[in-house]
Amino acid sequence: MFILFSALGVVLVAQHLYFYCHVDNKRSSVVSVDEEPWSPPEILVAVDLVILTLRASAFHVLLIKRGIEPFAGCEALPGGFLNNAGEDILAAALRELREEADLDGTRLHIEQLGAYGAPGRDPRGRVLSIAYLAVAPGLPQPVAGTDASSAEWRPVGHVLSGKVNLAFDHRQIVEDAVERARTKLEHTPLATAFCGEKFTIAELMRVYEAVWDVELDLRNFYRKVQSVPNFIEPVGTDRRPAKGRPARVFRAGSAVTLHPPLVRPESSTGTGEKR
Amino acid sequence: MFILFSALGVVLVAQHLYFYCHVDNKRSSVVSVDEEPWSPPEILVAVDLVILTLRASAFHVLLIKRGIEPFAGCEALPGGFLNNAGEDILAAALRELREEADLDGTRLHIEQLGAYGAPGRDPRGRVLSIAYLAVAPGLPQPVAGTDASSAEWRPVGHVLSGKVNLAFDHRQIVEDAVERARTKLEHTPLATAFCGEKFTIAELMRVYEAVWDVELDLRNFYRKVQSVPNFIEPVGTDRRPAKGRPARVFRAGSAVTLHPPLVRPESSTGTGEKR
DNA sequence: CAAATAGTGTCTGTTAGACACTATGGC
DNA sequence: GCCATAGTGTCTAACAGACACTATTTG
Repeated sequence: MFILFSALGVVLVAQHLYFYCHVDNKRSSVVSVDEEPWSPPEILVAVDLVILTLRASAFHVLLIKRGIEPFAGCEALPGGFLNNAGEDILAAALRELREEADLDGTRLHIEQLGAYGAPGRDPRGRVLSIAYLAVAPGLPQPVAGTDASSAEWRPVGHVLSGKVNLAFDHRQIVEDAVERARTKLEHTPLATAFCGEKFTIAELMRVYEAVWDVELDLRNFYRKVQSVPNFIEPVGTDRRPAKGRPARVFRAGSAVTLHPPLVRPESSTGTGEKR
Repeated sequence: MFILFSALGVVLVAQHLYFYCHVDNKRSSVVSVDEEPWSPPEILVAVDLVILTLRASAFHVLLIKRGIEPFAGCEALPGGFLNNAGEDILAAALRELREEADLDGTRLHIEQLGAYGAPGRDPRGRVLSIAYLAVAPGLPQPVAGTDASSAEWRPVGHVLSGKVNLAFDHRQIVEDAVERARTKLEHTPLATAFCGEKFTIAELMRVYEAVWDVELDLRNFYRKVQSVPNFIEPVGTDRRPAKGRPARVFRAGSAVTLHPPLVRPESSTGTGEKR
């Protein structure tokens, strides 16, 4: 009697929790959803890229003007669907990076930002988009694009101000990417990815200033940045086209995290309340 | 057992081969993919959950014993496929959280960790998995599981030591989740999610000690934690079952980021050198 | 009272930030 | 020489970490 009631209880609970197949599943007492003889939906998968860079010491993101519906006329992140069912998502991101921005992803910082999959985010149907964050050193041309591209660098501040019409949920994605970059600047050497292979400390500081949107004291930055083990290392000698005294040149060191971190000034995050 | 290990090895090898085959692709389209008259592949989408908690002041993760192939006998993260093409991925994560751990996601911290989509990560076919990180306060029972569940809390240190056989790429996912949690402890109030609604400062410190795997000085922790604006706020009065002097009770404050951050001691992150 | 946990005070060495000052280039 | 940028020295207030000491409970 007791056992009967128990079993009944289990079934009822299971049904309530959508384990409809539980009763049929006699194979084992171990249940997980993968085992159910029910066929899950197949969904379109895309990748989107948030490519960040510094141009003239200002923080920019690459956007593309859409020519067709949906969101024709809006700007959007570069991206596209997976090529085939066997293509790795990172590989797809690297492919798009080359196709739409003519950038070589193997020489860039690129990391996954996250998956955006709200139903209805794409009016054409269910599309799950994996967003990637790429950081490129400042480049001379607008975009050495492959196509007669409508790709353009846009100031991040302007894009986030809401004055730019972004397609899909791309504004949210850009926001998340910028916040990720701002945070990673604090305790990873991500800032070096905005510079070329070699850079001066002043250039590095301009990255922090642009991304965090703050002003820093170069003289204190000097010591701070050089006191973090393996953050940057001096590379040979000076010699730089400059107007003043030539600066020492550095390259990224071996550190993957910064100890101690470079903490960004309070103003930037804007979280705290009273004080 | 031997057979199991062999099969696993084959799968892993196959995974690598598959990956390399698809890294270099030959498509070189000019226009954005959305505009092409070509039909992108549809892919299975799953969610996986890394549920972290403290049990007896030790850091634990919830794992499930798999009863069937692939990876029968291995432990795995709770998770499952999307229910239908219209289900939001976060909703699916919350549903799995309830189904497999009987936890109410609306009262928990839950955030997306990322997408895991290497071709071959699931031997049954192409499956893209969106991993979520959930943090639960310590719970009395092993798991108030819904089914006659094989879900069990495992010490994180033991799981990451490599002695536990995890299915698919779940070991990587757990590693990423733990690193995410460790980092977020530094500059978000995530630690409070490991505690109940109300907690003492000593309890909060035990979260930091367990997750970071360090020892802290409670007396210094006191001042440190109370000096961060809006991190925690005193809630009414004392009264706690205790052996010594009753502690003051706090709850999470309004801060979403900690200024200044609680920087974890160097030892925890590793050397700071590249691997 | 002792044991146990909670919480404060205080000292010391290090650090962040401000900024005076020196260095090295082009003109 | 002047201007511009690079880089160092130094002072001060704040802070982290160590730890002696006080406080409040139970038994």
